[in-house]
This record gives sequence, structure tokens and C-alpha cells, in this order.
Amino acid sequence: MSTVTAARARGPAKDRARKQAVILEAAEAEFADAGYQGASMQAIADRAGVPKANVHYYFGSKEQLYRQVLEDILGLWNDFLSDVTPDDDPALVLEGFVRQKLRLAFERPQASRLFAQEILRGAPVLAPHLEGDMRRWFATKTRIVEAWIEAGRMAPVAPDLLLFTIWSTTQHYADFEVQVLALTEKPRYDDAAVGRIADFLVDLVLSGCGLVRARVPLERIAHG
Amino acid sequence: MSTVTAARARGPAKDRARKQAVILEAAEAEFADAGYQGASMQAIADRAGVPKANVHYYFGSKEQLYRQVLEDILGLWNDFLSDVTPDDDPALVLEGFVRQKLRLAFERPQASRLFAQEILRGAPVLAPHLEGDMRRWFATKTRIVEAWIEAGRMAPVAPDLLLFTIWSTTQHYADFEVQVLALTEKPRYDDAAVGRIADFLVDLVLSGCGLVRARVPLERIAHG
DNA sequence: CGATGATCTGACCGATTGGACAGGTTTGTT
DNA sequence: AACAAACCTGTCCAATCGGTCAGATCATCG
Repeated sequence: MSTVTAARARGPAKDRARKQAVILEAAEAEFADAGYQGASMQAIADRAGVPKANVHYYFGSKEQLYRQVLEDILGLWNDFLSDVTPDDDPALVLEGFVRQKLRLAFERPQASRLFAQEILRGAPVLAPHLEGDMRRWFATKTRIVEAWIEAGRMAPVAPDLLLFTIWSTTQHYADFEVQVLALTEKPRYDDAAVGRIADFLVDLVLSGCGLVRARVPLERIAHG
Repeated sequence: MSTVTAARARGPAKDRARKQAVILEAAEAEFADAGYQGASMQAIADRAGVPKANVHYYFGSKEQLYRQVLEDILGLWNDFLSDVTPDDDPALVLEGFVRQKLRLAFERPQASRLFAQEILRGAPVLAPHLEGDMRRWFATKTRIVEAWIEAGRMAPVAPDLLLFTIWSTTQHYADFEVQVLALTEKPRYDDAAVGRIADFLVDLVLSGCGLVRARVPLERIAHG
């Protein structure tokens, strides 16, 4: 956007970016807590500590602000399994995917919840993305799983349902945090709980694929 | 409520119940589609085909109507694993639970989505229920799984995380229906897809518990 | 310094919201 | 027929919503 501001000196441009970031952060929190309709521009402005008119100055309308927040969230998931090939080890890749997705669920629960609400409403904004970029990403990954199966490197499980399972089980701990904490009678997630969940899900997914957890350090996973 | 109307003849009471049911159905649809804040009493009244003031006459306020809808939904899940004992067969019980929960996700997706939105918002209405009835239900079921494990009838997996997994994977196909359909490039769920998902999830859960699918007819499951 | 454009905000607007209520209609009982 | 209680709804209202805009303030540069 705006070739003018982009071509300018770094000082003012950075200022602008920082102020926008404050508003975006407030918007993500408010949208996640109250939903699109439930969130008010006034509440977002209050969270950000700026007048309401200032939010409109930077982002135009409520919908544009919402789209921007969603776009930023999608960026978080951009490099999931980005450079995986059929030559990689299935067990390592699947374990890495589960842990990476789960980490994001615990570190950015608001982003996860906001995305979930968008899908729940029927994806009025993200529908094009679902049928475009995300569909292509999904097709690529299921093809890799199929290649693993054809090569006899894992059990013949449905690739699409496998990905949905990883997505839903990890997402659950962000989206249904209140329920999980209430039922386990804990005030919040602690490190021990996170590790226990991660190990459980890794074992579940791998056993479902006829695999066993590797004894190789996790650093190897990122290579691709 | 109202001992007067309850003690009356059946005709009028039934009329009242039927009219309330129409409004409740409309409210469930509207709340599920738009969220609590996004739903308007006018839209609910329009869906039900009654004047807005009539909705207020029967249910008082928007929040009371919402509470009533939620209460009805909770009733759907009342008899999940209601009469299971440690003497039952783990494989049969778990398979039955997965299939029962999944069936509800496909048959009553609006109810599932509405519940999901309530939890996502932090369960402002259902918090007492989460820490009351549902917590007791949860504790009872995890204890049964523990008994199975101690008796060596299944692998030693975390009972709480096992239940969360079943809940999240089944719920996913209702809550994220738009995403699932977009990624699988299908216009809607058909019977074949539902059966494929059910078999996949049953196999996944059972293999995670070190069990195999039973060859016994499903009717046996309900007995308890 | 003067000027120019970006930044910022208080005040305001029409539209929609949940809800209240008076008053009319229907129903059941005596 | 007469009465009361329950049922129903058109109309109104204060509050809040997203959004606009004139004008103040600021930074930068010739």
C-alpha cells in the first residue's frame, strides 16, 4: 500500500507501523473475545488507548480492520510443512507438525480462536482463501502422505482425515481452553500439561499411522 | 415454570409448548449463524414468523432465550456413556461413543456450532455447568478408563486427553464444516463421507488405546 | 519563516439494537 | 352472558452501533 509512505524515510514509516501494530493487537484481542459482530470499534480503540476516530483513520472500516487481522494470522501458518518432500521421514515430519501446530495453539490462543470463529460463521471473509491458497496447500500435503503410503513407509490411512485430525486435536486446546481447564480442574496450562498433551497427540497420530516415535533430536525436523 | 399453566388442561399447554418450540428452533439457527451478539431478536422473530414482541412475551430477554437454547442443546449430550461400567468392553464402548458423538455432529451441526461459540467466548453462560454437571460427568468417565487400564484391558493412555481427542475430532466436522468441505472439494457431506470419517476415527482411537475394532453388532453397545 | 501534507480527534449522524408497555383479542370458567 | 386471565402485537424509546467530517496539531522542507 501507499508508495508514498513506503518510499519515505524510515523514522515516520516505522512510527506509523508501530501505531498500527498497537491497534491490530487490540483488534485481535477484541475480535477473539467478542467475535466480529460483538466487537465494537470503541472497545478496540479503548484497548489500544487511542480515540475511535484514529482507528478509522488507519484502517478505514471495521471490516477492513478485521480482514487485516485475519491476514496477519494466516501468516502464522504459512510455513507449516512448507518444504516437506516424499523423501522425508514420515514419523519425523508428522511429529514436527503436531508439535509446531500445538505450540502455536498455546502461544497464540487468541489468533486460533479468532480463526475458529471466522470458520464457524461460514468463513464470509476467508472463503476465497479456503478455496485458493489453503486448498492448494492441502492438496500438496495429502499427495505427500499418499506417496509415503505407496512407498510402504506408513499404514494406509486417509491423508485428508489425518490432517483434519491433527488440526482439530491441536486447535482444541486453544479454542476450548475454558472447557479443558474446567474439566481438568486447573487454573491454566502449565509446562508439564503442555508436554503431556504434545506427547499424547504425537503417540496417537503415529500409532494411527503404524509408526513409532523416532529417537532423533527434534532439530532434524526443520530441515525439510 | 408457572404451576398455573402446568396444572391446566393439556390443549393450551401443548399449544404454548409448540409455539415456544418454533421460536427456540429459530433462535438456535440464528444464534448458531450469527453468534450471540450478532443475532438480533428481530431476525429470530422473522425466522419464527412471529412479531418480535411475541418472542419477548415467551422468553423475556435475549439472554434468557439464549440460556434456554443452550439448555436444550446440553440435553442432547445427556446420555453420552450414561450407563457405562468398568465391566463393559472398552473397544465397544469407545467405538459407540465416537459414532454417537459424530452422528450428532452431522445431524445437529447448528447445535454443535452454537455450543462451540459459547465456549470460545469463555463460556460466560455455561461456566457454572462446566464446573458442575459436566465436571462430574468427566470425572466419572475418566475413572472408568483408569479402571480399564489397571485391569490391563487397554493401553495406559491419559484418560482425560483421550476424551478430549474424541470430542475435538468429532466436533471438528460440525464446527469447521466449511473448511472441511472446501479442502476436500465437496459441496456437502454425503453418506459415504460420513461412514469413511467414522471408520477412520474409530480405528484411530482404538489403535491409540492398543485395541482392535470388535466384530460384534453395534446394538450391544447401548446396553451399558 | 511560511507552506504543505500527514496525523489526529471531538462532535456529530442515521441506523439498528434490546426492551417496555398500553391496549386489543382470545380462551376458559362460572 | 359475564368476567378474568392469558395471549398477542403495534408502537415507542434510550442506548449503542459504525462511520463522517471539519478543524486542530504536527512534522518536514524549500
